Amino acid sequence: MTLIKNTKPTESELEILQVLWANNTATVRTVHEELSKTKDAGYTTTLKLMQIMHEKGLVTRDDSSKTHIYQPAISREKTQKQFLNKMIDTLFAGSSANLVLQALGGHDASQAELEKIQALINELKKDK
Amino acid sequence: MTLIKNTKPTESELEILQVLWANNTATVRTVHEELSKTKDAGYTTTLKLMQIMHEKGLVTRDDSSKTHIYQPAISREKTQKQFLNKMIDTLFAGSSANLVLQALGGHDASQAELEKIQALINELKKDK
DNA sequence: TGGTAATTACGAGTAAAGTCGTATTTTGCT
DNA sequence: AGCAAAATACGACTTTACTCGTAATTACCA
Repeated sequence: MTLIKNTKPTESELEILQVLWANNTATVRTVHEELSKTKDAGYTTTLKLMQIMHEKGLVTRDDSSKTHIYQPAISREKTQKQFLNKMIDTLFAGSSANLVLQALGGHDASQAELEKIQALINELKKDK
Repeated sequence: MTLIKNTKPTESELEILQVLWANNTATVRTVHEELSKTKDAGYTTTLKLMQIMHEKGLVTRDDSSKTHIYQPAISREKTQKQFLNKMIDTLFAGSSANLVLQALGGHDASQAELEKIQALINELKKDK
């Protein structure tokens, strides 16, 4: 009901949003079933969380029928940026490049993905 | 006293660790003074936080003199990786490349930093 | 149409994080 | 020695994030 701006999702809320982003729209049951694969929590816990998210304005819902249908109210990209910025700030002393180096160093990026990153870097270098 | 492993620092603890990492070693006063620049909290709050961090094993301290001297007990790099992995998992659907693209999109990497990233990418591409 | 299965609403309890006041201890200075 | 300033110890309180049991509601179908 009440829509409050600039709300930062919690850990659990992010997990729920992840399912919502992947499916565009989902019921509590769907979300809970999905989360149950990797986590174990009661159905009413998921329900309550999603109700709170609705109050916070993190999701919208269609409650015209008994089984409510939820939708994310914030975009994945915007949320990613929000957390990324906070992280760069509190953990990488403000340097995004530092974060990138660390992220690429530890992990598995496919050839195609590396190409995409390289292309972006070339773009950025041009703009300087 | 008690050292517990695998403790994930909280938001406030990260802010304190940031100061500790930058200075290698610091007193409560130093940390508090530094945090006061951007945040406003009482001295005893910072003190308490650092005491709790000591209990958790996040920092070590030399209390041979009245004014205790604190040191980080976990490395910046290891902590960065820890948070990065969690973030890639819950916010970037497992794709580190996706995170990198988003981070670079934010526009604030210097020419030199871009070069470093590019060099790393070339290394990674060779290994494939 | 009546019962049952699924769903939502609601309230309460737990645990962790953060905040701070006050008491105690220590140190340095005159 | 003794006082004042600075530091630590400690405990209590607040807020937020979960977590879940139970009650109320709804829909379907035999």
